[in-house]
Amino acid sequence: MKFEITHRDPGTRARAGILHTPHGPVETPVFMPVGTAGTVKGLSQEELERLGVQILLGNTYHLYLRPGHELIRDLGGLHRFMSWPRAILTDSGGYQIMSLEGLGKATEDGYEFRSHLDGSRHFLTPEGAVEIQVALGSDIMMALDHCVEYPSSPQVASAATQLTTRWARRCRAACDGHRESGIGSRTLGIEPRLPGPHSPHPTPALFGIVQGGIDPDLRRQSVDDLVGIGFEGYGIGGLSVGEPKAATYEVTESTAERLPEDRPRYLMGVGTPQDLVECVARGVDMFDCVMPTREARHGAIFTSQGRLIIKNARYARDTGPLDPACGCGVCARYSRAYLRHLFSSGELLGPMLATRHNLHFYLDTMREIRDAIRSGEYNGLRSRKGCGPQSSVTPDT
RNA sequence: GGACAGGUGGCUGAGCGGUCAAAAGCAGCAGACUGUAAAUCUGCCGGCCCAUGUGGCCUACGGAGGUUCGAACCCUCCCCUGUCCA
Repeated sequence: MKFEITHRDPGTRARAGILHTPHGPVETPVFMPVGTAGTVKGLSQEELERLGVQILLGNTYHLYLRPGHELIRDLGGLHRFMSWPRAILTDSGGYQIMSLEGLGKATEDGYEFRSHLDGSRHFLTPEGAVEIQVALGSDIMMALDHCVEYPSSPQVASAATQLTTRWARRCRAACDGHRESGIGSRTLGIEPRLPGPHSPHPTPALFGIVQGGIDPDLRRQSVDDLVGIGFEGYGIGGLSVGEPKAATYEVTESTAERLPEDRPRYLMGVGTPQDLVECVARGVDMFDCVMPTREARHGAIFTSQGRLIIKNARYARDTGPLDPACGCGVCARYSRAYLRHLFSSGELLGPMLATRHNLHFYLDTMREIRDAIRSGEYNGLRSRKGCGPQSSVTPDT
């Protein structure tokens, strides 16, 4: 997988480029909508395409449990299964070790857990995580990691980080093993078998994930270990899990700085629109976050003037669009009053329209970010976006 | 006209002598959400006041009286609603 850096902002560490995946190019910096279970909740694939989404995120843990990676493999891979022609990055399930705490635990050999669906017992090894992602037909696979909670004691953070490194090594080996045996033909069973270096189905990339909590030394060690193993790109994990914002930015900056210049850097699970702007300035190329989609379902709307909660009584008679400065189809057609009504009534269309708008807002922000880098004026964009837009400020009618 | 049943906070609906400004749900109001166990979760929800609290005062369980130290809960009359019989 080739990563081409086309522009560097002179005033910051921001860079713009193109990530060439088996399912098309991805312009970076990029925001990847989260489609955990093979769907971005509330949006159809045609809407995602129309919004200009170039790469989606899927989840190993969820798709393994339901409908099962083997079923997806047998039906031609996740792209075909969900009818998504563009790129897919799959998360490894490492995050679930933390977020489903109580349902499972990490051991040296992998993640031992009970399904949140039916309580059945499962065991996810690093090799298993790769195998599942290969079966899914992922374009970018993530190594199984152990996300460090915040706060964590130095001992716990260190142990989780070192385990992440050992697992990363095993993922690398498993991935290389698959690669040698002709991954493309195995993944897309319906396609002709043409193994070898010039397979029409280029092998997926594997990203390692940096951990280390907010300890600079641990982070540094994690980066060095992973870079030593060698990955096509690097995830920066374990951030925005409750630590102070300043720590998020500091760790992002120092981690990104130490990662190889020519490989994509993916800040996992982050963040607010402001986080995107600030972390691109620190050298991040890729993001994903549930925020635009989850907040949309809960009635929070991102706008150029701040975040607004559309359910509030003040919008009951507001005939204006969600965001006067937005060019999305929702803003072109529907009023705040109507959206508020949809949410008040529990109508399905409310979350759907809100999701479309929020995702448009995020993707538009990324477009502005890329443009600013290309024109070498990133700090200008930064001060325009400045601090505050995502605070609790509510725009007036 | 008679016989039952019943009238509780915006709605539904518990409570049937004190610990009741009154369960619970809904509605309403506000908030949270960062690699999605999330169309979820949290707080407030009679009024006024000191705004510190297992705080004070007022108004409240159809209406008016009464019994009682004390009543949404017991008694009397009245009003209203539902079902059934004439």
